[in-house]
Amino acid sequence: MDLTGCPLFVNLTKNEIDEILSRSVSDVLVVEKGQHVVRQGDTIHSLYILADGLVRTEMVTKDGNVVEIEFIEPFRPLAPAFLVATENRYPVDVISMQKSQFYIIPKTLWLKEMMINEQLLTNFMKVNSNMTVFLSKKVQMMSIKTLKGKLSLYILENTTPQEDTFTLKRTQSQLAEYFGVQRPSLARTLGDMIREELISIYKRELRVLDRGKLESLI
Amino acid sequence: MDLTGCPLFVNLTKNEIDEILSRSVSDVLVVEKGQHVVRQGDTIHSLYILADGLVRTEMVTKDGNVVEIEFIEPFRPLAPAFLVATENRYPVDVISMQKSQFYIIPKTLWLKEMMINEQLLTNFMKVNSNMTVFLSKKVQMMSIKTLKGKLSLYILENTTPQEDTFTLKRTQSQLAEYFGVQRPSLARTLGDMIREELISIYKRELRVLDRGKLESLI
DNA sequence: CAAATTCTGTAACCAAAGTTACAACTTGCG
DNA sequence: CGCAAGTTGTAACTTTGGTTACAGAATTTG
Repeated sequence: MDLTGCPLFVNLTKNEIDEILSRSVSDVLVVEKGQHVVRQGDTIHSLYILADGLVRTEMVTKDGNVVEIEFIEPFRPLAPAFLVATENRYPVDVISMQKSQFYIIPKTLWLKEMMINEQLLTNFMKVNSNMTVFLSKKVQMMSIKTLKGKLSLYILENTTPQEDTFTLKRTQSQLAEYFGVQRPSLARTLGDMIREELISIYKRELRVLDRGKLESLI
Repeated sequence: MDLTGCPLFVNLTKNEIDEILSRSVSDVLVVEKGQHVVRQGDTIHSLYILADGLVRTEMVTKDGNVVEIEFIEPFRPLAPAFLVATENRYPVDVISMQKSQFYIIPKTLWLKEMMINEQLLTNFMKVNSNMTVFLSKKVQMMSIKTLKGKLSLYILENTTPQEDTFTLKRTQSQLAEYFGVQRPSLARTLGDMIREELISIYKRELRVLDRGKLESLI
């Protein structure tokens, strides 16, 4: 398995990576489609690296509302921050979308590896920092009050003034979950935006018609 | 100035800290009450450590909505994660609540210090990881749909079954900003909760009357 | 202590999103 | 091809929170 694409192993040679893995991987975990990998509230004692498959992270509130956080593809680590943090309970549910495979590295072994490899350490820090940036953006998205505003932000981030169209990669139900709203609410708002000639949609292909007005909604 | 209380310098002696500071602090920044320390979108080239005063971080969306993120007291660093991240634009506004003083450490100098001091490095990682945990919790709070639910979470986190009362440390206006709602909405919901005998409030002293029902609202 | 300022409670009305339900349209598959 | 399952558009009605305004309580300050 070639993990040179994993952000934790940037700037390491394949040899170095293999050595680290052979020393530290204690287990390979296989999770079937639809099963939980980790549950919200679980305590983290190991680093999980997704080697194959696809997983989704989501947050469930007690009244059954679901907020989808993000998709994770190979070869990404699962929330490495919680390995080091003072309170190391996992904040989200991780659900396997396809049969997925994880390399499990015990916390203590991983810390040892980092202490003898400076590059590994800086990579780890960078991954964590990028997670902070990601979460900050998530907070920013969530702090926009109206659904129209959230949608505008999402659309603007997926297009440029030069490239004014993009393909919706998720169904409306999935998108609605991502924004934390009901599916009909999303459909209604999209309909409104089409009627107001801010965007047009043809078969999953979304085109921006009035970029300026979208920006003013955020 | 004694920075032994700063989370970045945990487990270091006062001597070590002073040496690090004398080598790396390039500037001392003084910000008057009400002034901006950093603006949302600024690029970060230095580590800021709050040495004296009090600052508030908030996120402003273009339509003028404000979401308050947190208060920062001495001796805490300002968003160290963004020093290392790939995209190092600052995610929030930082506003001085009192005359405040910062130690400024240039990124390159700080990285050098971390490379020669393992403890400093693990401290830095821990601070960053804790920020991730904090933000995850923030996302969790924000993903609760109703204000009553958010308030319940907030109240439960500030009390225990043993200690069922706590003092509100902020005014209603500040609390409303923290939750990202209007002040009258907060007052209305608090009123509702008092009428439903979930809580009681007497002079900033909030008492939990029905912990079970509060939990069921989250 | 008294005036000024800030904070709190409340009400009436408005706007956005949730809820439920149903029909039409796609897509995949035997 | 034709059915089953999943996806989308829409409508009617409810709930929650936003908006604005005002009065009384609490705090601060000269």
